Amino acid sequence: MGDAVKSPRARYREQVRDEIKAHAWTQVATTGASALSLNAIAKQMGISGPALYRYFRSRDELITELVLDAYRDLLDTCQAAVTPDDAPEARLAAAASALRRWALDAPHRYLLIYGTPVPGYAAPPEATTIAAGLMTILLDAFTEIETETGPVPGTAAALDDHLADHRQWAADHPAPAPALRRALSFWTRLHGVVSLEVAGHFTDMNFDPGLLYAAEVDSVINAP
Amino acid sequence: MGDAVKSPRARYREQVRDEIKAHAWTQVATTGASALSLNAIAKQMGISGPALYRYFRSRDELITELVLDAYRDLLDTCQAAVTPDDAPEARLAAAASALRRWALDAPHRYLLIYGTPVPGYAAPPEATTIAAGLMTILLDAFTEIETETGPVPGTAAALDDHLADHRQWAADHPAPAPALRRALSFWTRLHGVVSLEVAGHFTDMNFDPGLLYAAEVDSVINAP
DNA sequence: TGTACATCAGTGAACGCGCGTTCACTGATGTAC
DNA sequence: TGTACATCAGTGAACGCGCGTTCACTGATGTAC
Repeated sequence: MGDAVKSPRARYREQVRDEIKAHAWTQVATTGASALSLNAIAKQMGISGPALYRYFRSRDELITELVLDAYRDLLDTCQAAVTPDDAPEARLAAAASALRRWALDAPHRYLLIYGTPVPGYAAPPEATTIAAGLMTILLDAFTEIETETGPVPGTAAALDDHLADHRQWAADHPAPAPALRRALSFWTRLHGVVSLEVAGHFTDMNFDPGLLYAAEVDSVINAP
Repeated sequence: MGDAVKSPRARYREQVRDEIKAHAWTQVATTGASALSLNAIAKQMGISGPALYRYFRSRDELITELVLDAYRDLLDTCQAAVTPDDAPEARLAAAASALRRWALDAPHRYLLIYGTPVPGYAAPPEATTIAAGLMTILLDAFTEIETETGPVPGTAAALDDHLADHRQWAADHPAPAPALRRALSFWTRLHGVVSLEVAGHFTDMNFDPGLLYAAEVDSVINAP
C-alpha cells in the first residue's frame, strides 16, 4: 500500500493492535467468538483493561476487525492459489484445496465467517464485497468451461431458468445461468464437507474427509 | 414409553422442566447457546435462580438436554417423513425436504447441532447414536438403489475403495461402498445448502435457496 | 377421617467472579521554535 | 542544541451489571397408620 513513511508512534500503534488481535484470535479459538473478553486479552498482555480502548473503540469493533481480517486472508489465499493461465478446471481444483487447507489450518477462523452467526452482531458491508471476490474466482472459471463446452440441455433447467432471472448478486459478471448454478453448487458442496469436518462431525467416523472433499470437487467440475 | 401412572408431583416436575426448556430455546434463539443463562430463564419464569437446580443439575446438563431433544426431534421428523413402501428415490426426497423444513422452522435448533460447537462443551454419546439413525435412512435407500442398478465402474473409484476399508461407522449396515459414498455426499450437499441458508449467507443474493436445494438433492439421487 | 411424619419445591442471602466502559490522572514521547 | 509545549499510551478507581452455584430455611403437598 502506498502509505507515507510511518512515524515511530504509528508503527508502535500498529504493532500493539496486531498483538491485541493475535491474543483475540487465540481466545476465539479457545472460548469462542461470543465469549471474547477485552479484559482477558488485557490481562494476557500484561496491561490494564481500559488501555485497549486506545486501540479499539469497543468489543464489537475488535470482532469486526477479526471478521474482516479473516475474509481478506481467505480471499488472498484463494487468489494466490490460482494460476490465471491454467485451465479453468485446474484453477477450481487449486482454489478448492486452498480453501480446505485454510479452514483446517484454523477452524475457528473459518467458523467465524461461515459458522453460527454471533448473535446480535452484524457483519460489516465490506464482508459482502470480499465474499463477492471469492465468487468471482468461481464464476470466471465456470464461465470459461461453459463457453467451451456449450450448453447441455435438460440439466437442472428449473434452477437455470430461475437464476437467469435472479442474478443481481452477479450483476457485473457475464456468466451464463449454468455457470451461476455450478458456481453456487461448487460453493455449497465444498462448504458442506469442510464445515462438517471442522465442526468435528466426521471425527468418530474414521474415514478420510480429504477423499470425500476431492470427490465433491470433481463432481461439479466434471458434471454439467 | 411404558411408564407407570405418574404421580401428580411427577407430572408437575415434567411440566416445569418443559417450561424451563421452552424458555431456554427462546434464549438460544435470541442470544446464542453459549450465552444461555439460568438466572435469565428463572427471571422470565418469575422464580428465583436457585429454584432451577431442582430440575437441572447444572447449566451444562440443560444444554445437553436441549441438544438431545433437538437430535431426537430431527430423527423423528425425518423418519416420519419417509414412507417405507415408497421407492428409495422418493424416500430420499422426502427426508431431504423434511430436513430443510425442520431447519428453517427453527434455525438456532439446527445450528445447535450442526453449527459452531459450543466451546468447552462435548456432545453426549447418545447424540452419536441418533446421528447414526439419521444415516441409516440414507444408507437403506442408497443400498436399495445400488443393488437395483448394479455397480457403475469408474465412478469415484478412489473414494469407494477407501470407504470399503473405512466403514466402521456403518459396521452394522450391509451397504456397499458406493452406497456409503452417496449417503455421505447426500448428507454433505444438503448440509452445505441448508447451513449457508440458515446462517444468512444467501439473504443478500436474492435467489430461491429451495431451488438450489432441490437441484442438490437430485444430483445425488440421479447420478451414480 | 384425622393425625404425624416425610418429601420436596421454592426462597433469599451470600460467595467469588468477570464483564464493558467512563473518567480524571500521570508520565513518557514527539514537535516547534 | 536546548527549551516549551502538545500529544498520547497507559493507569487505577469506579459504575452497574450479570453470572453459576451453595446453603440453611420455610411452607406446602403427599403418605402411612
